[in-house]
Amino acid sequence: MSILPKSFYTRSDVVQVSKELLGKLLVSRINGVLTAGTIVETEAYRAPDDKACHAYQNKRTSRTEVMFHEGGCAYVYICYGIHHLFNVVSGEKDMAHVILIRGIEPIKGVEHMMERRGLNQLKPALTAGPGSLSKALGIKKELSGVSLLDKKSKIWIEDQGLNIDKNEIVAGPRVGMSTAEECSHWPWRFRIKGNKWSSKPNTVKYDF
DNA sequence: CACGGGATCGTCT
DNA sequence: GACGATCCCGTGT
Repeated sequence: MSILPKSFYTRSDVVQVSKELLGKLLVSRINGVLTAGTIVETEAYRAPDDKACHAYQNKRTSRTEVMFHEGGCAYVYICYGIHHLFNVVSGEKDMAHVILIRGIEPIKGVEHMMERRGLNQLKPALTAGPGSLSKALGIKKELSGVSLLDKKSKIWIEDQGLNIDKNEIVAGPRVGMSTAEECSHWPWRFRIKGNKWSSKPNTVKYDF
């Protein structure tokens, strides 16, 4: 169990980093409570050319500034006023490349996750979807910008020696793109094939 | 199973 | 002042 080094994150190809995050262990220690899960679904976002990225055209605001940090920290923002969505910042400084974590397979502290989610039964809904898994791990917007490179941090990612083969990865279009632009069809959503903790593939929608 | 609406608020115009 | 990288629950089939 070794923590992922900065060099894992600072590579220029965010799509490649997204694929390699599959099978890694996402760990949180919030107020002494340790919870962790294997990453089974990711989505890449890449400024400046990706219209779906908050930092499209390298737009810097107080919210997006974290995305321009050097790879290896968290980007957390609130969606629909309720959900805290956890992203991994990648790329060199000033490259706004991020990876949204969309699904994990619960590994440690399952009881704590269930309590945070208000579930009394273990089921895929516990950690399926970016809002749900963030809640299960206790990740909130206040953690935006924190380092992932140190186990003294509240969040980090470990290599657990699990190698996901290329043909075990399913690529598809990203979700939630309301504006039907070309980039909404970029196959930048990655899942581990057949993993029950990963959501179902979404249908490609064409805008005619 | 598919669809639809409500919750709820930070962020940007 | 509008809206969103979501989720949950209700309704209908």
